[in-house]
Amino acid sequence: MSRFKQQFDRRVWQVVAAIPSGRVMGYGEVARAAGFPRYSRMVSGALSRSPEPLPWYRVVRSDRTIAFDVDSDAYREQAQLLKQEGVRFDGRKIVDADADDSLDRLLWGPQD
DNA sequence: GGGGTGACAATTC
DNA sequence: GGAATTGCCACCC
Repeated sequence: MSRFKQQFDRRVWQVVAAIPSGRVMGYGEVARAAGFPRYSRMVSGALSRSPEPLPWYRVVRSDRTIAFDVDSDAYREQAQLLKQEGVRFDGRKIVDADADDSLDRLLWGPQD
């Protein structure tokens, strides 16, 4: 295992483990918070390699959608875990806890 | 070393 | 909002 991966993984796990319940972070945000800007694409690998359970499902795309195919089991699993924590969805898009979504709902309408 | 591959991101149209 | 494009960088043939 390369030294880089060891250090990178540890920092990423640390960041992801610190995401509070009911909140989400983007892959890029996690990478930045871990001290590795521009390593968004490496984050998924770090999550997969975690030796113990992490709230991996609290990591989503920068556009606040789930990274898996909408038809996949993984997608449904992640969505369910998030809803379980009180995360609200506007269609496939996650509504941030502190965000005011009234405008979007007026413009696009409920997507459920 | 070369080329393809991502649980991505930012920009553009 | 969506689709296409480009940048990104460790990893694995």
